Amino acid sequence: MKKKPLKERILETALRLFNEKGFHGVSVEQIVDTAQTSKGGFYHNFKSKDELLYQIHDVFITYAIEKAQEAYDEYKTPISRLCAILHSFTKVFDVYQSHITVFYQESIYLSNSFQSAINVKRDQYRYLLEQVIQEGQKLGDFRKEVPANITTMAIIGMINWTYKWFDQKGPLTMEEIADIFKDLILHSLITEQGKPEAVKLVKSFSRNSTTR
Amino acid sequence: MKKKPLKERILETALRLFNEKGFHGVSVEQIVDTAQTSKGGFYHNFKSKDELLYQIHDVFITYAIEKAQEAYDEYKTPISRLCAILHSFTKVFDVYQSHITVFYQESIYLSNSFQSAINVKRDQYRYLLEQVIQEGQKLGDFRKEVPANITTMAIIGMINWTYKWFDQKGPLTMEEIADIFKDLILHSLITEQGKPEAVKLVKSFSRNSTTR
DNA sequence: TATTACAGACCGACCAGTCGGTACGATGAA
DNA sequence: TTCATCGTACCGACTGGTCGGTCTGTAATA
Repeated sequence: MKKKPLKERILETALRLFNEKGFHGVSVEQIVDTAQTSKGGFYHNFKSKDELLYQIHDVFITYAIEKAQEAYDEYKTPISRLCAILHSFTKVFDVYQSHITVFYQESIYLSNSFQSAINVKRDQYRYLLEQVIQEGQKLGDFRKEVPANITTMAIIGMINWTYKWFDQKGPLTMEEIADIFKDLILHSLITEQGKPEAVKLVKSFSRNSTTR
Repeated sequence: MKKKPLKERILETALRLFNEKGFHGVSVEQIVDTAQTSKGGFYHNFKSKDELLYQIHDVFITYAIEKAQEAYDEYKTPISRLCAILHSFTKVFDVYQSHITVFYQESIYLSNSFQSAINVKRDQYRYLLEQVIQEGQKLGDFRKEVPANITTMAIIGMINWTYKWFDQKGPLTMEEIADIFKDLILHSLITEQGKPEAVKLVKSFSRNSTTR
């Protein structure tokens, strides 16, 4: 049993506790008690409670960017890229739901230097999505009436908010929810020109959405 | 000067500080110093720091529900109601941006009894929006392919997330952003049957969205 | 005189972080 | 092979300081 290195054990324990009670709702003592170690063990592995919080942030956002970038690289059209990025998020979500909660809930408590390191990556993620939207608009697959930056934030909001309500034991999987999001987002953006491709990627397009 | 009752002064000060540094980033001492009063003054007006947090929550969510309900009552069709609710949120947002930030950031730190009181009202808000979507689907103005409850959460996410990025001094007002959201949401939901009414409410529908 | 509204010294609990110490495997000289 | 040495990983009592909340006192008002 108990073969995992201590650092990993502390990270996992802290993550679980932060997720349940928030960063300030959990003391270092609680963490070390739960992880069956000691203050010494903790501070041997982390410079501070703050650094621990940072590491939780970083592992998630790094992974999220990586997956989104993979999705972007794998496909070549804006429509398919958009779908792939939305899909990639479901994978990230399945693995990192607790991280995400902590990420969006506790990031204000990161010290300044950590904060800005995280912000750089956060912007990177947003930028990638915004690029896809802009490319789609340029090609005429997406409507030009809506500004790309606001649309991007609308999509990010829709996705990110799931951490507040998604229930692993609920009736829908994250993947099914993402499919619905794809449906909504594509319908909100697509032009007549883009429809043929959208039909292939989202089921409800095949039932022609212009008739009820 | 300084004619406001102390309780109000404390509320406003605390709100501002919570907004900047988070509930746990601000001590009661800091609050009373900034509000130019004392611990005595504070605990004369509030039973605990916790109750103060609750009051900030309650004043916002109560107002938000009221405005959404008004919007609902004032209009009679799902499409116009949806637009009105989205519009109502901008007003709430202008007045209560700080409250909203605190609301979504710190609600986990409310004690259980306060927590559930707030949850009741939060559900009320969601339910109202979900009703509108369902009615729209029943009447054939909104597409039936997307489940009403998930669509509701998508919209709520889109709206609520604005508290993370909206900048009062930015290039767009909250009202302009809401107009874009209306555009996106209506395009994602509307059926051919609903279009004539949507045209009246959102500009970009008049440039027929089926041609580019 | 009684009550309300506030002041501010004070208290006990708790908390992040420190520090002197230990357990133990690796290394290397005899 | 044996034993001294050293470095790493970890332990847990302790500290300095902060925090939410209390309590006694007082000035103003009614």
